[in-house]
Amino acid sequence: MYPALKKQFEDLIQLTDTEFEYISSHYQVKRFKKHAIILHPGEIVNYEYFVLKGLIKTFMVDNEGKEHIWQFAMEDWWVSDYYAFQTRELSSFTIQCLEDVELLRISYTDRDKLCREMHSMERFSRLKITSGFFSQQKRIMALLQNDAQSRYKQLLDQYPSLFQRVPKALIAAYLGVTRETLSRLRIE
Amino acid sequence: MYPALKKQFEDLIQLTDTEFEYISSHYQVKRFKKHAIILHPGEIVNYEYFVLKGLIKTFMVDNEGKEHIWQFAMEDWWVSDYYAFQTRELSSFTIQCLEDVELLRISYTDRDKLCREMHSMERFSRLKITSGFFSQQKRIMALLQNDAQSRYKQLLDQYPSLFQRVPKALIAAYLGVTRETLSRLRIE
DNA sequence: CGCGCGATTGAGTAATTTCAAATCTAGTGG
DNA sequence: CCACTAGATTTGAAATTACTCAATCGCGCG
Repeated sequence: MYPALKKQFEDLIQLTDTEFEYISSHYQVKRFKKHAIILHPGEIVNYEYFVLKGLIKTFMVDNEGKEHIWQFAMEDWWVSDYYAFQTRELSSFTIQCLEDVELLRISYTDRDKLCREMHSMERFSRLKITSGFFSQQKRIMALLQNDAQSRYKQLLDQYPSLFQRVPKALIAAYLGVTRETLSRLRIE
Repeated sequence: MYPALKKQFEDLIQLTDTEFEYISSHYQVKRFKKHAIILHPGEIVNYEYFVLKGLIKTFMVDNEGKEHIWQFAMEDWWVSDYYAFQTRELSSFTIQCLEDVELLRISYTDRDKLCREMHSMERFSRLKITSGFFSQQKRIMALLQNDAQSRYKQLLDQYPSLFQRVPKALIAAYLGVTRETLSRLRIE
């Protein structure tokens, strides 16, 4: 069951079939339509999500009304407002579907329980968040040292499929430039 | 021994005295003079460091020769080039002392061993890297949605002591602006 | 065919950078 | 104690870059 989920675990830790069965029994499938909002700002974040199919954006709207993309997530990506999820505070992000989406979700309680019960789940969580840490490190260094042009190229060749699936305005909101600036980049 | 280190662990997990003794036996004290370089780019990163005393910067020099600060670390902070440390690749950062420094360090091998042996060490590592993840998240959102002025204020009131201890040019290199721009911010 | 959304283009404005010079400050040696 | 120097900070002015706001273009879908 859930081979994509199984692969996630197997790539980082070793699990017996029984152990995986036990873990995966805490996940449930959810489906959402394009445009549906999975998480609203100001809510308690009860779930962490794993994308089986489709595409999602996590974003925040600043006090001038501008949208800033925190993360895109497609197949095999994990999504949540992790800060709010972990601290039990209210979410500051919106999570919304850019396509029809099929997800697995696990509740905070179950996840916490699994981490306490199983060293290997704790380890899996550590390694996953560590790789998230690294992507963010990379993104920060890119924001500090590269101009919009090379951040665009970098994103483009790391995730070429994103550009078939996501409007350019959202790419701009991810890179931290306006859509107009992004549009002018390619020519110059 | 090492009460500051003990507090790090006790804040996140529960340990018996014996367990803490065992963990702490893997750390050793190192001292460096102001200006000393603890890690050079291109080296294997063998250690994770915990700052007992002093102040450190972790930075990268881009291909135009500009310095970008990844992290400052003072008392009770953890430092390493975590990506290189974890993946065993060569470091891309320089770690250098801004003051005389006293550190605890643990080797990659020992740390890995402790995480495998002790669920609680694995958990500690997960929680620590998670909070690092959150700081980075905050920093990215600040880079995306705030101008230099408010990033400066934000840093200033989160770490006021930094401004007594660090030259402004380095603060600028952390915030992603030139020293001249930073200098002009306060007046306007 | 025409509506509507996304993408592009243009022109003026604002913010940041660059390069150069001036000012300030802390530490050193006389 | 003072003068001096190196490093840090500030200031000025021009150039660059990105932004805003408005208008136009292009294309898929009903």
